[in-house]
Amino acid sequence: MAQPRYQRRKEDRPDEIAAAAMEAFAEHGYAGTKVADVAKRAGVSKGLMYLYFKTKEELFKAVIRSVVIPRVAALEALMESSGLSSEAWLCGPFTEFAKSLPGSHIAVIVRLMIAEGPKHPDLVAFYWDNVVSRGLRAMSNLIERGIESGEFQRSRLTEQPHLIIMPVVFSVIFRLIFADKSLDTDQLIDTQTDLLIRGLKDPADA
Amino acid sequence: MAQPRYQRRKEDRPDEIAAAAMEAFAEHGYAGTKVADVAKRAGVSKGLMYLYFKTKEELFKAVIRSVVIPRVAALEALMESSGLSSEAWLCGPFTEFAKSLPGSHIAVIVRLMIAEGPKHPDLVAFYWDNVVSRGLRAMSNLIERGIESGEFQRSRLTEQPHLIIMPVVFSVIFRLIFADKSLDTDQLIDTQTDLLIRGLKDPADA
Amino acid sequence: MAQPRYQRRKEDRPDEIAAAAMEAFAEHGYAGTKVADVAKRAGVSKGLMYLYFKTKEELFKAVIRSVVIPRVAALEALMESSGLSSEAWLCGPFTEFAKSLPGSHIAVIVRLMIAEGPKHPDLVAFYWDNVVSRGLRAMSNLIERGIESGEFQRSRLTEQPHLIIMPVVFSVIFRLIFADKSLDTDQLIDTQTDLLIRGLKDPADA
Amino acid sequence: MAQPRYQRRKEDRPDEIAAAAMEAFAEHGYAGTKVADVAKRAGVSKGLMYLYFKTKEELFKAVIRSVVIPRVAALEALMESSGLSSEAWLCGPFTEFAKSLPGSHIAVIVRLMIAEGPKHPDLVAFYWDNVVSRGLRAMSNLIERGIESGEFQRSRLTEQPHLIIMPVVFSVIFRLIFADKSLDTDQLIDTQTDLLIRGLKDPADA
DNA sequence: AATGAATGAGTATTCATTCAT
DNA sequence: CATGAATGAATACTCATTCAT
Repeated sequence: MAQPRYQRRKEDRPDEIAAAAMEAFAEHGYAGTKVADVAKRAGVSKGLMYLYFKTKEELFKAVIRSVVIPRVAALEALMESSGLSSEAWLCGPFTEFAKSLPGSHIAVIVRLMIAEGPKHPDLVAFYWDNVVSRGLRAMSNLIERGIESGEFQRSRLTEQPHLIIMPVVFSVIFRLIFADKSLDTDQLIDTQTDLLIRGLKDPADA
Repeated sequence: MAQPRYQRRKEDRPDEIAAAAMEAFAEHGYAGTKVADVAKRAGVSKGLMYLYFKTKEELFKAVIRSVVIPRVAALEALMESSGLSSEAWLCGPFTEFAKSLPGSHIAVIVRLMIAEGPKHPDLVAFYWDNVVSRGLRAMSNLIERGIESGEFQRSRLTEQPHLIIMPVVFSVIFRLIFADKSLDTDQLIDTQTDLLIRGLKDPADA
Repeated sequence: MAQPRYQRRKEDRPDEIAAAAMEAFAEHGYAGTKVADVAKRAGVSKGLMYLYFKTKEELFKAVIRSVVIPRVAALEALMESSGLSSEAWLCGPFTEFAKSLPGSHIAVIVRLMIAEGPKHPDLVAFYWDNVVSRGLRAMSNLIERGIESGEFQRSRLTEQPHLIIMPVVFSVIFRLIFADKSLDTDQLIDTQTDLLIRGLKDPADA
Repeated sequence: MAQPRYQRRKEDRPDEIAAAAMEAFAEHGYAGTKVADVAKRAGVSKGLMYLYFKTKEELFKAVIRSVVIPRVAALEALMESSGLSSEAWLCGPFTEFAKSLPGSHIAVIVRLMIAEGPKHPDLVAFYWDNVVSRGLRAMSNLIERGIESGEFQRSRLTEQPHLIIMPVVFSVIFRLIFADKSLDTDQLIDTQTDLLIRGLKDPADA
């Protein structure tokens, strides 16, 4: 008789739920998100949700991880695409990657991290270990390579990989809060990269 | 000896309550803060709170304003302290001011702005009008003065006052999330300022 | 210097407060009335109110009494205005009095009695003793006089003074609930009185 | 033996809750009734109540409607039982119906209507449309039929169907307030009906 | 006497979580 | 496995009453 409509397989459920939860958390924050709403978005009963995620908090953490991990992988993959000089890599692949972030889901993650971080230290630790620390190390390595190849000069700048990431973070935040106040984030990233490269090449403190 | 459990101090109450609320919101965010907890911190009954602040939301807004306004006034006052060249002002008074922010209450405000902004658009508007927009304009004016006096050259940089503020915002956020992971925010601000001044003086793109 | 504005004397205070309370109770019922509101209407501080009326409930009772007592006195006085036959009295002074009630404060009292009676049995007792019971007795006496004078015949009707009061109560209630749905209460009272008088004169059941 | 403290009975709950609410509202009025109390009476958790009734007010309205509607249906059904002359119908089925009201739940409804009407205009409108207006129309129709059949004469009385309903309303109110002071409501209804019929048959104004 | 700031018990409502079906 | 009815702890807000001034 009634053909069962496309029967989703169990294996997909957790991801579907996590995706729905991502949306919900993005819109309403952690406290503002209702478990029932997530379930409805995912087209699943509350009871079933609790089969996969034992608490709302666990769901939250799972969501964060599921968004973050692929991004990290992407960056990692990007690092391999070498053959380029440090400068070329910074101006090319890296800049492109950086520019893609402010509009992506990662922005939401940043918001959640800021808003809920204090209450979820393990999440912060996870984020640090898998994203920030790794990203900063990547930048450091890049600079180091540049020094070794003679492109860059060792200097104060050399110790501060944060300067490369800064405009991305700033753009993400700015857009998050002032969605309507236009800011040309791409240009910001370009300009900062230029300034940095100039400084790296020629420290210039007499 | 026993403190009278009943004291009339109409004048002081609102500020005391706001201060207690600031702490509480800082620790737990908006939704996570219990009105009862604020009252207890302020050493006051819940009822009294509602005498001065009609709702939790109003209390929240009042708190934000009370922290933000003095800071803005401080910056404004600083701008007057002229006689200095643009460069000198950037390296001196401004840098000092900037360095004071990551450790101040303003950091908490930023967190709240990010976390709760979407639900309090009027607060975001207030913040934009009174803080961000004004701050950006101040930076623009400063640069313009530098150009007029011949210190700086007009260039792409000249249009992006955000670059000056960026390290402050970054530092605030960074500390907010990764309080334990040390970041020398002072140095970051110094370096960025140096990079910028160099760029402003000599645009350097052939 | 500043002449003290018309200084109200202490003696008037309780009445002024009661009057203000009457208004408030009429508008919002017992539970819906805020003590603070009554105080404001009376132009008096809450503290002072509590000097005269120890609780909200006591205030309520005082109000009821203060409205009811004068009405009762009025009816009583009316009864004296004799010289008239029973029929003449019913059609004249009584009808007039009855017609005045649906628009008077007594209507509000009825509402309060119905709404709050169950929670204030002593008030109900007071109302019964001073208003209803007395009113019914007055009607009974009137009929009895009519019988003695030969105007009326003893019958079933003779035992039911309620029939005389009925249209008044009905009108009060009707107006209370359906203020907008017009009902000619005067005519209702007239017609009922006519029917009754006819019945009293000529019982007419074979 | 121990009743499971957790039982799924989706079908029955709303009615059970409404019944419990009816009792509670009857005893304490709207404001005086605690949602928690209703839940306890219904043997249900507060949360479940809110699953079926979104607010206390909605519960209130639902209760009113649930009591009123069946009564109206009963009256309507009664009107069909024709074959009887108008007089016979008034003295028979109608009188019987009327006598049943003062002891029924409808009495409580009247109380609530009077007490809470001002704050729930839509409820008053509902009550007017479904009960009062319809009831009055039924009485008018009945009289009209009597005129057409020659039983009754057109007169002032003919325009005032309220006179038929009056003793019912009066009885309800009287019992509501003075539960203990005996009033033979049946007799009151009988007498008034007799008076009316006499008047309808023979207007008698010379 | 007079004020109104201060108290705190009381109440409607929400929502993460459980569990009978 | 799946469901969603059922639970109850948690929380913002109100208001009669008190009492320092």
